[in-house]
Amino acid sequence: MAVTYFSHLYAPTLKEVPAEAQIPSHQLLLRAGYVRKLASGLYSYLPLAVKVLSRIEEIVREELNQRGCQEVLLPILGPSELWEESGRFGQYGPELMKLKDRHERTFVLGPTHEEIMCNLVKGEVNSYKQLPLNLYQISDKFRDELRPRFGLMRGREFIMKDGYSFDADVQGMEESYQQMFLAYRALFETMGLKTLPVAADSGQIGGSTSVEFMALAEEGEAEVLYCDCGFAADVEAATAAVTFEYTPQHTDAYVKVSTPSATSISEVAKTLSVLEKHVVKAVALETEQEGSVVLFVPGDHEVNEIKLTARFGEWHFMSKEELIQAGLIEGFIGPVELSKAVTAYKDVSLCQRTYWICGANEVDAHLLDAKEGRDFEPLATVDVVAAQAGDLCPECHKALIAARGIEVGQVFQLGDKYSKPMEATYLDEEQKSHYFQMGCYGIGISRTLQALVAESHDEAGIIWPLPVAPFAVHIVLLDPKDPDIVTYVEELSQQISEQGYDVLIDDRSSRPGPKFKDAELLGMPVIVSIGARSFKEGVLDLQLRKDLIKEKVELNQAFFTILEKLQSLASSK
RNA sequence: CGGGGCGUAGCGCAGCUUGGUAGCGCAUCUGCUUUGGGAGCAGAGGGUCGCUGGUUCGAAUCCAGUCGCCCCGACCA
Repeated sequence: MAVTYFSHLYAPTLKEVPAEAQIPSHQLLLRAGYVRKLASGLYSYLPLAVKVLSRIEEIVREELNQRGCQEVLLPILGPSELWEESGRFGQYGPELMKLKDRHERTFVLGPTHEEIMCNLVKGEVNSYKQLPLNLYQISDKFRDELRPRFGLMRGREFIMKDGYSFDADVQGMEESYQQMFLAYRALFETMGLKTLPVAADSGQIGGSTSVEFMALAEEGEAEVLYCDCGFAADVEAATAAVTFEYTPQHTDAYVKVSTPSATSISEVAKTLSVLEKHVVKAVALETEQEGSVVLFVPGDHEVNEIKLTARFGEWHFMSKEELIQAGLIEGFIGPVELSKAVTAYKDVSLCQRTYWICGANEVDAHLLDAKEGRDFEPLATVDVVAAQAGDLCPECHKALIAARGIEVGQVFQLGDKYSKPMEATYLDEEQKSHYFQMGCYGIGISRTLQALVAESHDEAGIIWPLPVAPFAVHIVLLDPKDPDIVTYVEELSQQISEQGYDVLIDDRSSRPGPKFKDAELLGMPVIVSIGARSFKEGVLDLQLRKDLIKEKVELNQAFFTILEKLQSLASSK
């Protein structure tokens, strides 16, 4: 381990917040001299950031290697034919960074490497005896994002660890997947990053089962719902259960009531003196797969557009003209005597409800307590509702809690989604040919860097967890021209570094104020300050970055005390 | 791509409405003082006001176009 002098470190700190950054983690990385922007979504990593990145990477490598994964390094540039084979050239579309070589051949800057990895393995791995195989790499990825954002959070070029497992059968794939799930949980914990694994939508990468690892942070882009019982899901994927108890007032027959010009749920609820959630809302869509569709959802919920696309393909909300054409009356759509031109569904969250307050399919009228099965045919169910905090957990029926998160990793079961189109096969014992069952596993390394800051900072600056800190100890040397103090500090630093910790000595000639501020901004876990005054008294000041409480320590005890602090930081997570 | 905002010294900003010698704070450089929480005084350097065109005697300022950056939305590690 090494001792570094601040005067030789390229870490330009900023007193003021740069206008380009909005969220705390981004502002701090800029201010503390970790990163600089080149262009939208493109960032340079300065020495401090490189140190953190390599610590993150080492933790990832260690965990994966220990579980039998092998590191490779694939070209970033790949011939476009590979993506055409997999079908993603068109699918990924404008997000793929494309370029031409001098022969006018089209190349792709890899957004992920399923194709290249498949190509690498196919033909070389021919036998079940060579399976399972799990390969990963850490390299730059490129995505021409619609809107790059928040510094490293969503860049157009970013560092990702991407891993791929190849198995003979589904069971093998599930085992590999499980291993990676456990590895991810362990490695984020080792870094000191709190993550929540949540059920996820599998998105562009495709495949069936998928879990995202969310670093919980206020500034996170993703919304997560979780429950004490262990259930957790990305809002995009979350299913809400029954949302409330409803006691009908009219059990013999429904009652038609006048609701003049009450076309919105809030107006209906007000007119009828019921709660919004008691009203059943109708959503009318034109869909690619099933034509005109009416969906019934609880009045206080919206439909989840991602779920709609997954279920119905392309779709849009019906226009006024389309509503009329379909025989629907805007604002008063209900299940009783519903137009035959549409297919009706109820959301899963309405399954437990037999009596509905709903539109009457005539102008200015609603129905109280229309009964499913009596007043209208039982409806098929779909899962289209956008789950909210307070909805009931689908597993234990307690109220779900909302949180925001940063997606730092995701694991997928791909099955043969890539091996099939790319014809990557092996032979089994009976000489029969099968497609590889694949899994894929990503970690946004550069995003993780920022997520760590998002999770761990205060007004003064970053607070690095020890395992990823660029330096374990930051020594604020207040009188760098005093030879006795310098000698002492050098010896102390040497001793600490021999114990396996990196030390940063602020030997710059500036006044104390800026040095203290910078130490707080940069965020090393242990801060030591020493100057002529304290040296004369035979003490130095020792503080932990996380609480900044200063403690005087005898010079001859300093080494042991610092070591103790470091060890306690290492063991307490 | 739709909606909103912004481009003036390395950084943060004012000036623009109502056209007339380009400014402030921080940073930088020099000197003296100061030296345990973003120092004081004195002095200095640094700008084709994003770019192109137009209007005008005259444009940072008005008009048009264009490029870049940021925020909200659609997509994702």
